[in-house]
Amino acid sequence: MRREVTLRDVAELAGVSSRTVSNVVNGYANVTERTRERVQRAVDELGYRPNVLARNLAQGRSGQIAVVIPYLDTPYFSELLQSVIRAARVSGYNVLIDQTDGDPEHERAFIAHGSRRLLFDGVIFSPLGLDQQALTDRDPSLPLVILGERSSDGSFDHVGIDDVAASRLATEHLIDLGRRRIAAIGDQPYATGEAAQRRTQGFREAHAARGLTPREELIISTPRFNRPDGAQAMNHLLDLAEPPDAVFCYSDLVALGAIRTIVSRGLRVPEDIAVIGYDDIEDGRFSNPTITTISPDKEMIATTAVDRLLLRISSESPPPGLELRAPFKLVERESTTGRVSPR
Amino acid sequence: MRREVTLRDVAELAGVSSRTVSNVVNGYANVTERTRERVQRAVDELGYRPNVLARNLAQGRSGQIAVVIPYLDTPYFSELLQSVIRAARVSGYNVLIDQTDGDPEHERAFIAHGSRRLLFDGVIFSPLGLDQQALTDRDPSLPLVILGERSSDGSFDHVGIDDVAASRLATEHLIDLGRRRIAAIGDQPYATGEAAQRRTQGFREAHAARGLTPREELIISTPRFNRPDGAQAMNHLLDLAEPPDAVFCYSDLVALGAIRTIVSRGLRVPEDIAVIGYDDIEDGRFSNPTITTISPDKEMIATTAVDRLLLRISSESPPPGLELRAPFKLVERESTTGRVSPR
DNA sequence: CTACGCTTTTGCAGCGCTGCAAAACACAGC
DNA sequence: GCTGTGTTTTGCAGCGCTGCAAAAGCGTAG
Repeated sequence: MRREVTLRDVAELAGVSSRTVSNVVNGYANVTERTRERVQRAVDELGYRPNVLARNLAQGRSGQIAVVIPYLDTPYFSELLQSVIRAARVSGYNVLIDQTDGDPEHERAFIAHGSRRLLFDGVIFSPLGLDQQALTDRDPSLPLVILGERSSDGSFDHVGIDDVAASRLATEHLIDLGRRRIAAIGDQPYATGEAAQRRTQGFREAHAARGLTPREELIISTPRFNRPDGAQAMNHLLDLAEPPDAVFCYSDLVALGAIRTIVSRGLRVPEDIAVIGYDDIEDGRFSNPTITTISPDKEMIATTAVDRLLLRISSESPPPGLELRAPFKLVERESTTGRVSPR
Repeated sequence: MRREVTLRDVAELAGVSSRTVSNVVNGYANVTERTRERVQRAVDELGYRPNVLARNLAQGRSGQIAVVIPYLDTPYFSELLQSVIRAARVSGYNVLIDQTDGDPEHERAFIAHGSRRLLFDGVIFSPLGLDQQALTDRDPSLPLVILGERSSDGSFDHVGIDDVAASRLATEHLIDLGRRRIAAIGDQPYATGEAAQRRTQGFREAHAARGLTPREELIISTPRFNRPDGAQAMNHLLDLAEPPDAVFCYSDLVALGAIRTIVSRGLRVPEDIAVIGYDDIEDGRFSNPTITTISPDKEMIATTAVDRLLLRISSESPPPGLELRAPFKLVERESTTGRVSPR
């Protein structure tokens, strides 16, 4: 592989200093039109391309941000990631993906002191099993924005929707349809399950607001929020003496799994059991039945996260950690309100 | 932000040269146990972490590979990507994602001369609208492995399954179920649609092998392979005077869209229309009905692609471009063979 | 003609690491 | 004690770029 063209080569050809070439290439001010043209010609002639590695080293920054998510093949994350990548690209940043597979150790290692620091200028993190300790121990110089899970302690930003309010809205929707034995699938009653617990809280609040009491045996916890978990939990619910007549699922995937179970056991959605999901992934818009769901504004979450992170990266003194709320709405589809007559 | 600890700092504390520290850190041979220990202690004490940027520059490589895919939120790609990331990590490589949104211009720019070269040591590319010209024009020094689409011209590797054989298998399955008016959704009869055309070819071969003739009006082309495309194409098919009794969809997403249309128009799958998909994404294992599909060995595709790319990166003289075939199989589910009785 | 302020260009050091080749050391054999 | 061989350690240059501060150029005013 032949040597690459360097700044110096261009400088020589153009008869200026390499520093001037650098100025031209980076579009800095205070370069006369004459020089700029001459340099540009030399650049074109030699086919010069800046060496990103060298620039990174000299500037002490990498122009990359890392996005850490549990599972890449979870539609919610891949949809979100897609928007993050677009938003980052607009500002000239590349995105490095890291999958943790939900492994708390891996998550901890990532934000702990150092890690592969310098490979990225900041991190957007969607943790699953991260406890408060890990956040406290983290490298404080690493700009950080957290998605979804935990609330901010002031040293980083947190972007998400109001899980309690959203869950309450979802549950109220089921209640208002006349359902009274409402199950919830996805609780995680342990330290790392904060997000799940907030949804359970909303579930309870909705009951309280309507003067009802949730049945504890209908609140099912699951290790993850995926299809198999939903399917399994639903099987359990259907085996109860008194099965539910509605289910609030903590993700659309869980809802898809649950619906699969319901249908395969010969029952109908929503006639026998109404199902509501969470996330509004594309799957739910084309499934049979389509899924009523809580739809967070993903585009907004992504761009907000990227904007805040880039702000953090470029700030001298770290800005205060904000708690940022993205809007959400309830989207009614067939899994609760029934099928519209075939056209 | 305080200055980071450097090799030199460690060297000073340990009373050795910085080069020796480097040797220890990188685990090079020929360091006495005594020195190694002493250096290690200094490293620990100062909390030294190598500066990846500097290492990259000195070595002239970045330790990153880029994966270029059309859409990140397409389950097939995100599932594949997940495996790619895992495989790359095993060899100490990071993965940089680039979404092209299927934009041929973007795709071309990526492999064309230079681009953000040096930011990655090689590329795994899943092109959509790339023509032969773009491949010919590309930077020949960039190690490249292509997935799915195009066949190799000898200067890069190509990994994929045998699309013709797989499509033929899928179609024969439908024929053998007694279906005679079989539609195909996903043809792309233009330069950049090679992969689609190979599937159409398999579709035709299957008919020929059984002494049948495919009906041309049942071969529908679609711009992409997603749910809306499938739904729309199916609407068109159902509006025909003689609708099909089976559909071969060029992706599971297309199948999901098609099934959605069929069901919402009051017909049954597979009783009225049997549907077969392609890719074996998780959605199809939990949809209603579950989807019969061609299941490529994604794990194998991913690891093969990564292995070949790393080989290419580390080779002095470029290895010959191989045509690598991953295995696939037909997975029969409800969308063709019907529902098993509810348990 | 000189002095001054502003714009443009330059030179140099250095980001932190590794490649290379030479230097230092250790040990065995004569 | 000296030489030769192999192992361990070192020194230096340099990867290609940018930050910084100084130098050069240029136009205007005194």
